[in-house]
Amino acid sequence: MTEPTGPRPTAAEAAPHATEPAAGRTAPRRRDAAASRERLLRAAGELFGERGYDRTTARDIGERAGVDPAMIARYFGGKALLFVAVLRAEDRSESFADLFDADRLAGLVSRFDRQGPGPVAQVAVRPYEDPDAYAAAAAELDRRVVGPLRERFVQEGDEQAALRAELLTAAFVGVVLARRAGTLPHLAAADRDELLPLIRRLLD
Amino acid sequence: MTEPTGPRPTAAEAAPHATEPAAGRTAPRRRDAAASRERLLRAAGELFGERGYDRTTARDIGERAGVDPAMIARYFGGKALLFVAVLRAEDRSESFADLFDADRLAGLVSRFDRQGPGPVAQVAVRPYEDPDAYAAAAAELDRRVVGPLRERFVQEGDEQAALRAELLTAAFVGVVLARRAGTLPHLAAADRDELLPLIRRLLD
DNA sequence: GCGGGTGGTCATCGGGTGTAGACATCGAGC
DNA sequence: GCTCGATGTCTACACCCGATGACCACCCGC
Repeated sequence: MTEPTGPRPTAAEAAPHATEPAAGRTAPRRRDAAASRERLLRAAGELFGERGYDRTTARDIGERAGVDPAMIARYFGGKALLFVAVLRAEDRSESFADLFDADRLAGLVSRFDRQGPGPVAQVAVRPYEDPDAYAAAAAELDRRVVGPLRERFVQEGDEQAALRAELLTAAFVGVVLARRAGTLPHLAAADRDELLPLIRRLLD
Repeated sequence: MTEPTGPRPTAAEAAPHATEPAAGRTAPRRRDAAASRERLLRAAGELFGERGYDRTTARDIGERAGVDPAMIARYFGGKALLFVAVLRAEDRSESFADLFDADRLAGLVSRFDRQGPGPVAQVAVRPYEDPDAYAAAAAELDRRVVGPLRERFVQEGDEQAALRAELLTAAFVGVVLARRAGTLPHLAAADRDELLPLIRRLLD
């Protein structure tokens, strides 16, 4: 569909995706590599979050982005490097997740309910097949979740700070993943307000 | 079920793994369907436990069992049904896992350290692609772990018995899976004696 | 003996994956 | 006008998966 309408694209064609490089730059170009990159990045972020790395195919990403999957290799060097790029892109927008801060915990659970736990959480529980993707996700997990927790324990003078931080992270990830997996029906269906106090009690 | 049932007095266990071509044919290889079934079952149990259902291939199972993977379809009706058969076979040997009983908890963690968490634990955190395998594992998880816990909470008069049971199961599964995944290094390397008190405290 | 059923091997199918590479098309600069 | 690099499209490859069925090897009962 979306007729090419001949060699002369006089009509603006109502750019179906409104890529919006904009920002005062040139007018939206019909062929815009930056926009394609961006859309691949966003679609990949969504799908990796929903299904994890392994179960997301390049074709799925391309379909959701409305971009040919071959572009993944062209722009990012392959699916694994696209994954790394997704993590780096989230890097800036994601805040640290202190599991002991009630508000942040609530926000985190809320975000997981909306967008899925994301590939970073999943990696705690199962390594990815691709070594690059695995290493990137593991580093990100440490930076975002385990690290802040460990630091808190260290400041408390806990000798087992690292172990305890990882233990709590693992438990939390288990809960969040299970909630989304749906295998445990009550956990999956529970209201967030009902669940949050239980989680807080678990982590204390 | 796996009885030899035949007049042949051969001992199934005598069958060596002598599938190596270099090893020669010194031992006349017996043709024993029951033994082949058994070895497929065992190899599948190990591999499903180590890697989960999805990441275990029929060819892997066949290779470890020293049996042609085509036998999986012949004897069990396919990989998914082999998985169900594995669960049923474990069914008899597995005891319930009351996470509040310190001894049983220790035994459970010990078994996971030895054999891997097994496909039943993994299903809590991620559905399997095959619906039959998924349903079987989910049922088994409820029967073995969630059920006993829920019952305990019900007897305590807890209104959220089902939810709490599933929450603790999810947290425990997260810890066990993470320990084996290795992404969280201290958790993976921790001594069992060091870890168990922390887990107990977490679940209380 | 020997026939036939049982057990095992193997090539192959149909489908899915990531991605490489040829080709088509656009758009900017000369 | 034109060229030519940038961008997008599409086919195809090489590899994996689970499963199938034809074919062969063995061994028991006759």
